[in-house]
Amino acid sequence: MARRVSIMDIAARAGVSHTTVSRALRGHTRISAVVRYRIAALADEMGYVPNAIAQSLKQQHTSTIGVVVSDMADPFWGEVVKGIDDVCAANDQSLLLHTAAHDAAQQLKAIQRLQQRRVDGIIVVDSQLEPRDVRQIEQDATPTVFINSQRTLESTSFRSVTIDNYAGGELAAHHLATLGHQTYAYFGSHKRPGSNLQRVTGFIDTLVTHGIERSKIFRTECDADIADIEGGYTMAQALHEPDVTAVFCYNDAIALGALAGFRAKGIAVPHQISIVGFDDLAMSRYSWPPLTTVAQPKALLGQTAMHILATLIDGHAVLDAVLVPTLIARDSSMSLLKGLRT
Amino acid sequence: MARRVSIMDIAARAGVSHTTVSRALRGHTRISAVVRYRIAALADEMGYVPNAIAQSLKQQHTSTIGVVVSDMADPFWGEVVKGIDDVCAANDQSLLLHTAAHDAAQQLKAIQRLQQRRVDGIIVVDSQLEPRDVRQIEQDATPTVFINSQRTLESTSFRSVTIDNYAGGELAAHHLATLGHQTYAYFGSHKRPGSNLQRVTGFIDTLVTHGIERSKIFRTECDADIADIEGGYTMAQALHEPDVTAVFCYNDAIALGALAGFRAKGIAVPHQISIVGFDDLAMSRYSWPPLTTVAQPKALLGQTAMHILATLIDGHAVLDAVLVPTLIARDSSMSLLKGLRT
DNA sequence: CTGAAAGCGCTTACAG
DNA sequence: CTGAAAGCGCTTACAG
Repeated sequence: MARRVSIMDIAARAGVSHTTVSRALRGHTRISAVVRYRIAALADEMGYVPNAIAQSLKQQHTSTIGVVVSDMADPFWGEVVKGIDDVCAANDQSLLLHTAAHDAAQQLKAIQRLQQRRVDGIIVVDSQLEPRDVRQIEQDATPTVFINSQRTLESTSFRSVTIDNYAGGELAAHHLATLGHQTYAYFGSHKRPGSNLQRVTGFIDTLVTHGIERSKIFRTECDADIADIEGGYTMAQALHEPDVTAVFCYNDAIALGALAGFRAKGIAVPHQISIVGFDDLAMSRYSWPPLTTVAQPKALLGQTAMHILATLIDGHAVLDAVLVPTLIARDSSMSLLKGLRT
Repeated sequence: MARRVSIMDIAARAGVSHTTVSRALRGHTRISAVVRYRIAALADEMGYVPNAIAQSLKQQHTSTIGVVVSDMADPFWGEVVKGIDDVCAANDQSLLLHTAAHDAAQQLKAIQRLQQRRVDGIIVVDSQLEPRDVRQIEQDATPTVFINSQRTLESTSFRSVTIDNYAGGELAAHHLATLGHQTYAYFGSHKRPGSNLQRVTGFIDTLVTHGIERSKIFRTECDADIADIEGGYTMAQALHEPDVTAVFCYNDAIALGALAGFRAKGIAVPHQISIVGFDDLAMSRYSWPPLTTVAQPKALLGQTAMHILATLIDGHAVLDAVLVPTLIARDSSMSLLKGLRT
């Protein structure tokens, strides 16, 4: 932040007070057209770049939204952040991004950082925060909303937007059970305990409803410290239940890895095993075979969070939002009943 | 930015001046241990959150790095930004992210925004800025570095870090020519004219060196307004040269799309057509078949940019950096000479 | 239509 | 070891 031209410099050159310069530049109504024009020209000529820091300090808002995200390179969160960014751009807001792995301590620190920077609002994604942590960050009054939090919020001032994970599990189970499968596996993730549990619970409950016995459902979760896609590969390799003909994966990354893992074992998808993912990544329709998946409205998740955040910032009450997933049947799942593809 | 507790409030409660509070909180050396402790306790109890905006205004730096990126959800740029973020985190810096499609006007606007916000430095990725634009943003002295710019920079104060695209094209050509292919296609991108041209030029030049005639090299670029993966799919579908047995794609996204496109046409990769991508996305080793590709050191690209930026911020001279790509042979390419896989 | 003054919340010489 | 004062670059009542 080197010495730059300020409103004072312009004022000196123009022979007016800096007050007048400020007003001219902001398009204040009652100011003579001539001086407004002169000042604009001068500002341009002198290469004036308004200092948003000073403006923020005075105006008590920064026009920036803070977001804490688990992984910058995650394609799922990339789409969500894109949804957030779209509305930021439309509102002339900036995005202050902080990374925090799947870990409450890091997330807490990132949030505090954002609070210090006086962002107008915060969106935290994939939160692992405990009620105690939430109470702590709640002391500072900056409005915040959680997307797909791994814990229930127990907060009066904060809001959340969540995909209905349980319903997603139901969708997957219903799809597969209808196809006639009898023995199942679930490939889960230890990184997100909350949504993992909801998805697998919805899945199992629904399977049971369809008359499948619990002993016919094999469940595994991959280590928290490896990438999802690799985890999927590994879990596919490690699956030793010969009767399993259908697997539901926590997300598409795991499913894509599983596709590769099964192929490496010489197991044909979908002919020997059907696979269903979750998320509907851009990639997933181009995999081989194209992936059947439970789609999340990713951009909408981000936009909805921004919408809720905006009303929180305006000081109004809002409700939490729950978005509904939808099943997209592609070629990685097929019927065993008639030996036909779906 | 509601009314919060300030250093003044703490001072009042502690019965000292706000000067003392400031010093105590920042760990100033010459301050009695008792008052330091008392003030720390008070700050904690009162829920004091330091105002980074005020600090920035006074200290003339913001400890934030601005980055302008073409697409938040792009897996390649995600990895690069991750590299940037890693070093930001290590330096206690924040990341201010602005999106700007592949378009000079938007990028210019984003950069100006960042300058107003007084970030300590700017990294712009995939820049399309013309020399005239660069001259304009150069008036403001905030240090900036470009990663994989689409145009040569012609700037004295700004720096760039770039992958050697021409060398990447050479690598691909050499790999494929050595495998014995005689007729080629290139699937390019209109979105990045600079790197596209360099890659295809390196590719063709090297093929010629290997004795391939130019008339045996078919070149296409997909529309600028569709996603890469879809573009790859489309170009594969549209390829009507029956003799082509090897295609080099501008990037992995296009290659992955091409994989799907060829499969849809009933063309087997690699047995009928070999494919080579560029980037080495996390995905690419899990595709079917796993993708042969020219790898870019993505995190290193980001880290190097940060390193150069830091020395620019310190006011020292630095040179541009050119990073070198490397060929990763996987299963999407094979030899036609002996009918064997590579 | 314009200016002088106060103030946003800090930090940091300058004195003591 | 501590305080009074100035100042970072703006905006905005309050007067005129």
